Order: sequence, then C-alpha cells, then structure tokens
Amino acid sequence: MLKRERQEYIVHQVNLHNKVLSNALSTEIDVSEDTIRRDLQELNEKGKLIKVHGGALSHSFNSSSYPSQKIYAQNNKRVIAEKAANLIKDGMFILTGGGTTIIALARALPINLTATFISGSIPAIVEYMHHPNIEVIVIGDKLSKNSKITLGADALARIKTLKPDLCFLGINAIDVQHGITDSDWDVVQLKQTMIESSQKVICLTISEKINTLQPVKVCDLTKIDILITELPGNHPMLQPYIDAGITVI
Amino acid sequence: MLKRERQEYIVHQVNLHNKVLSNALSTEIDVSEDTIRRDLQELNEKGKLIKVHGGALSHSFNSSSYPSQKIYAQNNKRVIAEKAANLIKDGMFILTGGGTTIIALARALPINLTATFISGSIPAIVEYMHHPNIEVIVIGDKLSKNSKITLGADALARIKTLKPDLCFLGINAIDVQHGITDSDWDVVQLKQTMIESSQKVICLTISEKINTLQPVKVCDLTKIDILITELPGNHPMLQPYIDAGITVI
DNA sequence: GCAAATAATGCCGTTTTATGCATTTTTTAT
DNA sequence: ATAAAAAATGCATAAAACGGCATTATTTGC
Repeated sequence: MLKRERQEYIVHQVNLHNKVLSNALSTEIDVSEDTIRRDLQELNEKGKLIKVHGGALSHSFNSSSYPSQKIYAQNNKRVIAEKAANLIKDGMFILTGGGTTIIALARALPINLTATFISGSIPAIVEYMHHPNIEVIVIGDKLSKNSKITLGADALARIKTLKPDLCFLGINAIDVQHGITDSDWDVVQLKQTMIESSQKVICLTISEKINTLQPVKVCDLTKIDILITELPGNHPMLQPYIDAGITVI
Repeated sequence: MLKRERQEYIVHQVNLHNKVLSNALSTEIDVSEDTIRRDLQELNEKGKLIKVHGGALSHSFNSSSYPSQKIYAQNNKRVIAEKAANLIKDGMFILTGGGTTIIALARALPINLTATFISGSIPAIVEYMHHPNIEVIVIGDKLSKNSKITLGADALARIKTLKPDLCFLGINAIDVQHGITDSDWDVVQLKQTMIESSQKVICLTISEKINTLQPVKVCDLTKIDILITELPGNHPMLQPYIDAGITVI
C-alpha cells in the first residue's frame, strides 16, 4: 500500500469514527506502529486530525466551538476568578453552581489542574470538559432555560449524597443583616442544598452586589467560609463581613 | 509500444484502479522503471494523475476522499437529520444519545418545536438549549471526555425510570447477522438501556457504516423500529434490513 | 533517401524516502 | 508507586527518485 493511500485511509477512518487507535490501524493495514505514528504525526501537522496518545481524534468533533458569550464586568470577574482558582488544589472535589462568575472561574483554572468538578451548569461543564485532567460529574435534572443549570428534586437528592471539599457559589445579593439572598425560588433551593453538603463554602460576587437584598433568603452569613470580591480583602466595605467571621479575600 | 500509447494505458489503469505501482507497470509494459517514472512525471504535470512515491493515484481518489469527503459526510448527516426531524411531533418525549449525527439532528430541529428532550450528551444539550420551546432533561453522571456524554450507573438508573416516545441513536456499525455493534463497553451499556426503555427506537447512520462490525454487541435488529440513512429507503443495500422487519427511511 | 537534429530510452552512481527495529524516555493506568 | 503502553530517538536497510550520460529511435530538412 502506498504511503499516501494509507494516509488517506487513516483520515477517512478518523472522520468516520471520530477516533482511531494506533494499534488497530497497525494490524488493519499491516504496517508497524512506528509507521502509523509517523503518519499520524504528519497528518497532525497538516491539520487533518488531532494526534493523541495511542491514536488520533477527528478535528471536528473535538474542537467544539461554542460561542463564549460576553460576561458583564469581565475584568472584575477575572480578578475574582483568579483569587478563587488559587484555593483549588490537586485532588479536590469541588461543587460549583452556575452564573457568569462561575464560568469565569472555570476559564481561569490552570490547564493541568487535576481535580473533580461537580456541577449542573451546562456552560460551566463545557469549560471543565476542555481541561484534560478534570473529571466532570454532571448533576442531572430539568434544565432551566434562564440559568442554564439543572434544577429540581433529582439534582437536590444527588447533591445531598456528596461531601465536596469546596463549594463555589456565585451570589446575587449579600447583606450583613439578611445574609445571602436571591430572586429565584428553585435556584435558592439548590444553593441551600449545595451549602449544606459542602465542607467549605466560598461565595463569589462583584462588589456591586455587596450590601444588596433580594426577595428569597438563601442562608445566614454564618454558613459562609470565604467571600471573594474584586476588592482587596482589607477594603472598608468588607469589614462587616470579616467581623461576622468570614474570611474575605 | 509507443510512448503515447503507453501513457494512455497508464492513465487508463489509474482511472480503473485508482492507483498504480511503478514497478508493476514496469514489468507489465516491459520498460524500465525510469521510463515509467518519466511518464508519471509528465502525466502529473498534465494533471492526469497524482504522482506519489512508488506509483500514482487517480485524481478522483484523492479529492473525493480528502477535503470534500468531510463536506460530503456533513451533507449526508444533514439529510439524515432532516429525515429524523420529520418524525418528531409536538409534545413528544424524546431520548437521544451522543455523536455527531445526533448533534446534526439537534441542529435540524425546527426552531419552534415544542417537545421534551432527554440526553446526557453535552453538545446535544447545548443545541437543545437554544430552542425556546424545548424542555431539556439532563441525564447526570460522570462525563466521558471522549464521547462528551454522561456514562455510569446513575445514568442507567435514571433512564430506566423513563418511557420516552422516541429514542434516537447514532450507531457505529450495523450488520444483518450481528445487529448493532459498537466499540466502547460503557457506551454499549448506555445504548442498551436506552433501547430497552423506549417505545420506539430510531437508529441513524451514514451508509458507510452499514454492513460493518465492531467488537461489542449492542442489540439485535429486532429491537430497532426505524433505520435512517442518507440513502433513499429503496436502495438495494438496505433491502436486507427491510426484510428483517425494520422500517427504513 | 540520407544526414543531422531531436526525442526517447536504458543504465548507473548518488541522494532521498519509507519503513522497521532496538533502545530510551514519557505517558498512562492501576 | 509501579508496571505496562506508547512516543521519541537513532540507526540500518531497501526501495525509489534523480540527474547525467550513452545508446537507440524518430523526425526533419534537404
């Protein structure tokens, strides 16, 4: 079989099955694995496929191009995301909610982080999915169109069975008197369950939402371990929360 | 043998077999390999064939199986997706797997379709999410990086509690003798469970995968209700499946 | 028809390419 | 952590390509 012919065959197989294994191709075409490896290398350089350990993947299936929607107050959220990402260590189990701040966090994660992320937020899951060493556990249930997160009894039940090391929550309103509040009943149910399950609760919010109030109460400040905003931890606006026993970063 | 005559013979052979080997031609026509090489060189310059190390390939072989093949397969999948989309009526409960064909189906859905889609495939969910009147139920579990679908005991258990009207499966190999087969053990478990739960099973595949075999068996043909390919339903290749009692579209 | 010019072909030494094998290094899975 | 699998590296070999050159056909002009 001619080299070119063989390479055409490989590309065809990749496009057909989305992936190929080097050893399978080797026995199939009856050439050494070295030859296959060199073929994959060349085809990879030509951009015809993506070479990975043990085989190759089709370009189309892997490079999922989801339009990364613009995030309001992007810079502030990136600051927050980086502070939050620093708290995550290899091997941790991490539960996250949804919202743009959490997506910013997902994007700020070091590419080689080895951890397990649990979430029902589709946009967040898409981000986690792109990290090779992150295991993703999807919380299933009915998908809420507004928040793009799964909400419902199933999701609650599943979260109750977990004991993650950290829980990251994007919050919509926080106030010394009323604690954390939100606007959507179902989302509040979910957040409450997440808070109860987790060993450590970390709330993320831009300072705009500090000292604001929403109709439905999530929890008191005592349930929160860490609060992250884009402001420096010693900013006067945050002092009341430090006084309430929260670690403010 | 005249030069012109010889070159015409070579072109003829290339068009007939899609490839020729220099040494074969040399012994066949009984001229030196140098002559053959020079012939191939000239024919290559004239665009009659593509010269490669050791011989030559027909132009059609190259162009049909390389860049346009992708578009070709894409078009086929769109044809399949449209046939499949026609089966979906307002109000239905629909369970879908993962894979590129299913994503093509998700994209082919009418924008105002009112139905409930259940899936563990993240790319498919992302598509469903964009339809305002589609309710999405996410099947949760550990996310498989390769297939971008949730796999595991939880997913299986959840699916067993459902009785969807339709189940759309993208399949990787189908054969009259062995039924549907696939390459990944966990994916097979999932597909089996989906098939058992559903009232009607619809398999989607490009015709290239018809009459092919993979190592792990999913189910017999008897479990399938409808088979959709890009070919017309009366194509001779599909007759055996019609004989097996499957509705072929 | 014949000689000169031109083209085609085969041969040969050199260079390039393709491939497999052995060894070391890296990655992956358990 | 450790063992197995795969990748990278270097090397050897064989096949093929290349370019020049000699020989043989073929054409062309007279």
